[in-house]
Amino acid sequence: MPADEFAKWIHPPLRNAWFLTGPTSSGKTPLAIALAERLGAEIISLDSMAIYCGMDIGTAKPTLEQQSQVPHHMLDVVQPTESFSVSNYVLAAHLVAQDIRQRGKRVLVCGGTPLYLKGLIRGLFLGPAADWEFRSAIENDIQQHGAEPLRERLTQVDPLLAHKLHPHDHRRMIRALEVARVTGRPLSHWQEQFETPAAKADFPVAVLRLERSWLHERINTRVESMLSRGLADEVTELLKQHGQLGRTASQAVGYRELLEHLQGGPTLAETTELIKAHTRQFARRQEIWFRGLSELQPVPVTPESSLVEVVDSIASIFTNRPVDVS
RNA sequence: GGCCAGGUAGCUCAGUUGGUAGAGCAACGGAUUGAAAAUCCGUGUGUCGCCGGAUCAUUCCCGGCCCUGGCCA
Repeated sequence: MPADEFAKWIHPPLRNAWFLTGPTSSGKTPLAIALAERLGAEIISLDSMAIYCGMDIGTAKPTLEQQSQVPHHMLDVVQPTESFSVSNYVLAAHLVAQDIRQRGKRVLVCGGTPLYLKGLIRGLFLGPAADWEFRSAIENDIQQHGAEPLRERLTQVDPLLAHKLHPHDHRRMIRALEVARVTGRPLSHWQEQFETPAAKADFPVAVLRLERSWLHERINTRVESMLSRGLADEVTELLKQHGQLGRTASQAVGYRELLEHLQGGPTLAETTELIKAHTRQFARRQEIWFRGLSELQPVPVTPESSLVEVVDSIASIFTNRPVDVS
């Protein structure tokens, strides 16, 4: 396959930027602000849910006051009824980064959506957009005939993925069919691109590492505080405004459970515990991603660490190899 | 104080007519490239309240004790 053919489908990584990530509730936001002020950067949010307008409390979106300290981008970019995806994110983030640099500032990407992070540091396959008609047609077919025909179809167009994916992983099997149909090549072919780690020097990524039990405590108290600051009212207000939330926004932790509660589901107390548990599970999955991305550089944080101390160690990761402002 | 019910995994509980135990949730490990805070897969982590007795063998039977809840005083 000629190089220009690749260029059509593969979006390159985001160079000349700093990255700060970590599990939910690890304290990224204040650190990013301190770092941005110190290093002359603007912040690009790396968060699949903070992109939605009106979802503020439950996404722990930086407050207006915090946003006035340092310019933030990729917050409030779409309505919660609209759909959004990794590729929307990656394309938009590159444009924003370019704009920031043109104003003579540096770029600090901060947030906790690992798939988006990987898309930025290793590049992204710009495949065909989701075809929901196609997807639901296949889902109907599964309802009627089981998943075996799907598996057989996939084996024909992408034997590698058919072998690799679990037979119950319908979502990914369907996507693989979708891609093969449009690009004429198996999805596994495109994905090979992203297996090799990025160079640490070119992609300085700091990942906050907190002891699990401490992280759980922080999650539990943060969820309590979100509720007491009016998360339930926020959800009610969203419903009032939009009728119902879109496919992606409605599955955000905190929102999903409260939507069920408001529709006569579990009690508020039960809902609170569910939100805590789901947040802890999310944090665990984030950490599993981080372990798998070997270019990330861990920054240990303990209850005794001071903000300055942590900022220093992250800054040294960032400036070890000074980033060119071009 | 008396009577009744119960004490089994982190939690809620099931179970073994005696052969050292299993569900849900939680927890943990993994996968992941256009839904990703989603989705998919995997793992049982245990003095079966304590002490003694009977038994080849007890979480299960017997006795005592402790604890919890309810009722009666």
